[in-house]
Amino acid sequence: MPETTFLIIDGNSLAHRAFHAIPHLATSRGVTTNAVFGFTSMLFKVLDEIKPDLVAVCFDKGKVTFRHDQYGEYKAHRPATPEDLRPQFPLIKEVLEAMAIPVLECEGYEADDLIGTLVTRAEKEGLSCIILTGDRDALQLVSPMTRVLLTRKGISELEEFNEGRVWERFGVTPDQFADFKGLVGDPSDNIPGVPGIGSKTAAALLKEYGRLEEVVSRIDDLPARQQEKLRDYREQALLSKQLATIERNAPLEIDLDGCRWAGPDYNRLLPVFSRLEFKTFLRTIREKLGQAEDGKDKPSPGEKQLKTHRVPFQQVKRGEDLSLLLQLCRRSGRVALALCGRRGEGPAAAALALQPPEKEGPGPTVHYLDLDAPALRTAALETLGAVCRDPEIEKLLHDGKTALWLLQHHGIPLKNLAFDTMVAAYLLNPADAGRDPADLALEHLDLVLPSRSEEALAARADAIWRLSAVLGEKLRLAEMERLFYEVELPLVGVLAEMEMTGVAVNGERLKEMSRELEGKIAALSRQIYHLAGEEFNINSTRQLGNILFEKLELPVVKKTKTGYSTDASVLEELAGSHPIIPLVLEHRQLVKLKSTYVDGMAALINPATGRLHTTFHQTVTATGRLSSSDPNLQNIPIRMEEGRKIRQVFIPRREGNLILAADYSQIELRVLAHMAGDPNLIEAFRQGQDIHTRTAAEVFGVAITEVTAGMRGRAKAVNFGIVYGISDFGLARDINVSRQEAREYINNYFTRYPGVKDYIDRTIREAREKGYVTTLLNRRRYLPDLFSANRTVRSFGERTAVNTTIQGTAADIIKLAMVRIHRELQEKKLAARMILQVHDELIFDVPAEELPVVQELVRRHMENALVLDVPLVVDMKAGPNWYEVKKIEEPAGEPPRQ
DNA sequence: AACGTCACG
DNA sequence: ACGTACGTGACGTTA
Repeated sequence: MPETTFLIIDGNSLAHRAFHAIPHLATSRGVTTNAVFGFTSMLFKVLDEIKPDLVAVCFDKGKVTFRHDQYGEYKAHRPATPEDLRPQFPLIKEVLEAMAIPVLECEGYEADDLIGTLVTRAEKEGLSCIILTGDRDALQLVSPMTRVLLTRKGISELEEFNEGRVWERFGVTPDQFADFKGLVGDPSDNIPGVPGIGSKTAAALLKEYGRLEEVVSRIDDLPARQQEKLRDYREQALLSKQLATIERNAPLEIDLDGCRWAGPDYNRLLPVFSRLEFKTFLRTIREKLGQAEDGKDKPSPGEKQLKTHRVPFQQVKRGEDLSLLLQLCRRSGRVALALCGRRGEGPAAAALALQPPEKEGPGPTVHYLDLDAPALRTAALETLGAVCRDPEIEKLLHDGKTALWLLQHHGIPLKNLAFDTMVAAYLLNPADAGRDPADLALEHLDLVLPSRSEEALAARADAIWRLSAVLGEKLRLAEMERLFYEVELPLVGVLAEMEMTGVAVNGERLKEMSRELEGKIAALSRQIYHLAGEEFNINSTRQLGNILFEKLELPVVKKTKTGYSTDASVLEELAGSHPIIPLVLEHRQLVKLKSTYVDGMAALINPATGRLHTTFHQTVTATGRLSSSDPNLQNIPIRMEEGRKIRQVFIPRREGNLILAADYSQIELRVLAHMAGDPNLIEAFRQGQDIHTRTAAEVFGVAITEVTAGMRGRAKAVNFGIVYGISDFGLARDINVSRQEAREYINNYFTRYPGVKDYIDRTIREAREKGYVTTLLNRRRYLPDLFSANRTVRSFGERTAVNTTIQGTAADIIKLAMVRIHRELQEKKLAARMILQVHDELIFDVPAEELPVVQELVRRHMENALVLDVPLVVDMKAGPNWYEVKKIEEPAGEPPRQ
């Protein structure tokens, strides 16, 4: 019979260890969790390695222990438990409770004493013990049946001590360890020991005499120097020993059977990890769960069976069931729809969750449609189509945009998208990482979704149904209903159409550009190799660094964490010192253009449409902006002429159409003027002044007419800085002035625009009170960084707070405009299409004859998206491609906008 | 998978 | 005495 093992953990010691080993970790709402995470990691690892039969975790309890009675100064120099750690203890205990591991505490005793007591009792029962701790005192408990695992640096390294190891390391037996500490002392517990006696002497004395008491009584036999020390500190040594001796008979009420451990209770653990946002643990558990249920991996003997949210569902198998399903959907009035399939294909299956006949309980009834089964395929798709098309039936989805793509494959439109759980969850907390239905079900419903396909799809539909109610209510409480129902939800369909329309590109021109770039890059490479005296990989920063800073011995300007920095700012600084530098810079630029834009985009042209169909992400950014990928069409070059030419390949979809580009002028500064309510800044915009010139006049104290180009340039940087959360350092670096000078500009700015200063202060203060900031439409971002103990991180949080209100409000505004523009283009049955959004601009593909109408419509919706205290101004350009767009003058004769 | 770099607003 | 501008995505290299 295998031996029975008892794992005993010093909870306090491990928590401290974890706290110091894990740098910084917090939930998206700012709850610090680094110690909980580290503790849990260590726990899992050790449980996995040892597979104990019994487990217990001991904690200190009470400020005063019996040791304080013996010695008032006990642990007096120990720094107080860090403020960030204290609130993590309850969380750790929560994890332990969910793990079904007993937590032991005893008033007036330290964890050590409880461990000593447990070990003593366990050994009597013939159990072998393993103690996990960071406290060396525990070494006195080592015996033939008991080992100690001591944490070393970090959380992953453990050192195992048996009797032999203790002897090797300290030269004493475990049961002499308290005697040893009596002589040597322990500064961390403020145990004095005998000054002047170190570990070598102590070990030698104990080897000779066995016990401290014996050493003391035979004091006359000792060498003179030690005699002296011991005579002076005799009492102190004995007291020190007493303090270091672990109590083995604490009044613990639990019996050993109470520590039997049969594996974690995953069902209790999941919601705990979910609240702590331990995504990797959650994933591991979910995987385990799936495997256990599929029977591929038998649950280990004691492991509890995992419970999953299984929902009964009806598989639609016959034609008549289909027409019944449609009727049921109509009667229900709303349907949660889950589809499976990839973009570019039709859906392979669908699950529909409906209102149950009698409204009992929160659960819907679920129907499952196999859309790949040949027999029923056509009829099933028709039924699905009828449900989707019916504007009377509300559709609840998760990621409606992808659903629109799948349905569109069969020409099915989706009317009445009434909820999107992915978008709703994003608004509730844009920082949350996991946002698939299983993550949301866990977080908001405490349900674990199954992973097997039909079951999973049915459960997903069920979860979407329930989540719509729960998330809808949370949106209401957060006052985000307008943002959700008027902006984000309608935007889902708008973005889908933009993606599907796509952007036509001139593929031939792209190929030409690729060849041209290829030639230029090859020529540059040859010159670079020649100057370097050898061939190397110019794309490798490491190889380039070696050439520049070792072979050519150029001065090292900046380092990265892995070596020399070779970024553009470094190379520009070195430009004069070697002819190779400008060539490398140009090489970099051309390689970027070729790989990312020319070749990268060419590979993504849809062969069927000849266009690029980017994906817009509505639930990615922390601020509320969109992002774009595959390809990213929000970062097409414009600043450098060579790159800007890429825009030539973006053309209208047909002969006779034009590209129309409409961009907000200075939207972020206008938003700032409004939100800050600064009279001076508002006035500047109302008068239609060039804002950078105006700021230059204010900051440099000159008349508008006296502002030079240089002054305007610096003022422009100041304006940018304000939006980003300014610092003198950043500004100084950006415009190449001294830090003092930058400081002065900023001070002048705040004097001239005092409302802005107030706004920044107010925003940060409110963010600290609430833990989050909001935009004009109540979009929310939590900022846990504001509460960091690290000053740099905190400052970052403060800059982010200010920037998010501005960037996010600008995002609110353009999204609102997009929804309304799309709506009116549709109502007017115009052939013009909105094809791109680039944060502050919208791009359209417009038949020439529609240009006047579309232009007016676009301007109207963009400029009036929200009424602010300053006008919103839109600049319009049009042309045969995205490169050759020329400014269209604003309608004349209008009175100056107020 | 992480890093450095660089394209955009 | 620190170390900083805010928000993204794609590429190639290196581990």
